[in-house]
Order: sequence, then structure tokens, then C-alpha cells
Amino acid sequence: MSADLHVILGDLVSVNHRLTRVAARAARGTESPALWRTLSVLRSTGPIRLGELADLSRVSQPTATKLVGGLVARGWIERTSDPDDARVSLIAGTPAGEAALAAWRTELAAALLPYFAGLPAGDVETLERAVAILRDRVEASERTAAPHGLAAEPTVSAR
Amino acid sequence: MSADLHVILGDLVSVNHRLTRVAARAARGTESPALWRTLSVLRSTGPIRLGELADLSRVSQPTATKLVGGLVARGWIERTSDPDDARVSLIAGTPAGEAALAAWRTELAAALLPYFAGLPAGDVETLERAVAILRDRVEASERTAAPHGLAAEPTVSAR
DNA sequence: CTATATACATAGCCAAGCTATACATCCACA
DNA sequence: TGTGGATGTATAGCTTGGCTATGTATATAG
Repeated sequence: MSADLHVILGDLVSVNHRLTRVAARAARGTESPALWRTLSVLRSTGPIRLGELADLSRVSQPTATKLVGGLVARGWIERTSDPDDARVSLIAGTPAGEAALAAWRTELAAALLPYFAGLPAGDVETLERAVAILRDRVEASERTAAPHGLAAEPTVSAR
Repeated sequence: MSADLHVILGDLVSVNHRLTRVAARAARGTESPALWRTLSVLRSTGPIRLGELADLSRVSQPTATKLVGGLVARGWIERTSDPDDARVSLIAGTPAGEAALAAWRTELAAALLPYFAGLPAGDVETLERAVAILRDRVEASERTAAPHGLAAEPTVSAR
């Protein structure tokens, strides 16, 4: 018998926060969750303008500006100006950024692996499906979130 | 067939970060994830000393000191001194703290609910089981958490 | 051609995380 | 019975990521 969705969502967010701490400590030194999140959004959308990036990342525009600054400094993204509108800057990931993101994911997964060692195959599959469900919901919310009508392009299934 | 656990874990952390942003924006004004996390740890352990709280919360001791300060200021926890050891302060939740935590969870869940509306019963159940699995792993890691000092090396049972 | 709207940047604040270090207390042992 | 090292917390000071409010440049409408 399934508990109320309310309860599940509360538990989900709680356990997420705890897992985040475990991950942060497991992957010592390699931190900057916000940067990875931003990169990961960029990767799933392709080049977009800064405002769109902010909306999709669910952060304010000034926060996006800051994060973009950090990513550019690391050479993980590039800004180009829109020829049709001098106000906007288009943000795109670089190969270096993609490589860094992949490296982080690998390292993080390796660090977390011991905590999940010996997990029954059925549980692994449950986690996999849960991740898919969550990603779907999050991305659906992103699609309806962007007040920039232009962003309506059916978001590429991120993977 | 199930993808590699590595990939699943990487995806899990990624989607967690995104979900965290969604939750943060959904539950506007009611923020302070770290406080809730701390309260929630306390609630599941009962009164403990500050150092233990830091280890279980997976934060450094100074960070725990800060968080505890904030929680005391809000009347959500209490510190009492250990009669047997004048150095330690014992931290315990208060009824007010428990009520606040419950209220937050309710509010958060309500805010997230729209994103998950119309989720098939099977998916709900998957999420529920995933939450249970994750909680189990996180708490197992807490049990073997670093006794103090250096990084938490998960004592692997099956490597 | 001005006025308003839009896209981004800047300023300035706060919370949460960290390391390094200081302080207070306990405990082992001569 | 001191006294030196261990242990538990606190303090200092830094960084990052988040926010609101506001400034600046460009676009567009009338």
C-alpha cells in the first residue's frame, strides 16, 4: 500500500538533502554543485541565452550571471553575442566543459559506489526508474517555467 | 536491462541538484535546507553532542556550531550541558522544532505536488521505494560515519 | 524621435560551507 | 598532585551560491 504522495515528496526532499551532503563529502575537493548543474542544463539544451539559462536552472538572472562568469573563467562554456540582438549573450558549452562534467560524474559515482555496494539488482533498477521519473518531472517543470516563449522548443531528451 | 550503477548514481546526483532548485523556488520564503536537515537528523537520533551531530549531518564541526546557533535562536532545539563532561553540549530538539519541521515538510510537499500531479500509481510506488532505499543507504553510511576528524571512508562490506 | 520594454550587469546583502586555530576541560601518568 | 597531551566546542576569516534592487545598453512602439 502506497503512502500519500505528500509524505513521499517530503521524504524525497529530506533524503535528497542528506544524500547531497554524503556526495559532497565523498567527492572531496571536486566541489561546485551549482556549476555542474548549470553545465548539465546547458548540455541538455544546447546554446541558449543567459536569461533562459537562469529560468531553466531555476535561479535568478544575477545568479546565472555569476555562475556563467565562473564557467567562462574555467573555459567550460563560451559566450557569443547574438548578431540579431546586441543585448543578449548566447551561452554554449565547450568540449572542455563536457569533459569536465563527465569527469565529475565519474568521480562522484566512484566515490558514492561504496555506499551502494551490494545493492540488490531489483533495487538498482528501482533507483534507475526513479531517476528517470524525477528527471522527467523536473524537465517538464522547466518547459512550463520559461517565461521566454522562444524556449518552447521541445527540450531534447537530456539523457 | 539495467544501466551501470555508476551512471545511475551520476544521474541521481544530477537530478537531485535540479530537484533541489525546483523545491527551493516552489517553497518560496520558507528556506533554510541546512536547518531542516539538521533538525531532521536530531529528530531521528534524540539528544546528542554537537560533534556527533556534525558527523551525522556530514558537515564540519564549525558548521554544526553555526547551525545549532541558528536553531537555538529560533527555539527549535535546546542545548544542555553534560553533567559528566563540561566540554560537551548536548543538543536536543524541542516540540516547537518538531512542529516547525512538520510544517515545512507539509508546505514543501504541497508546493511540489503540482509537479507530480497525475503521476501513475506505479511511478508513485517506485518513488516511494527509491526513497526508502536511499534513506537506508544514507543512514547506513551515517552509522559507519567517521568517528571524528578525517574524511568518512565508508567501511565497505562488499567491495 | 522619444518612451517604454527587455536583456544583462553590478552592487550589496546573507546563509552555509570550509580550514586553521584558540580555548576549555578531561585524563593518564609520574 | 600536578602537568602534558587528547578531546570537544568556539572563533576567525574566507569562498561560493543564493537573493533583491538597481543601473546600463539596446530594441521596439507610437
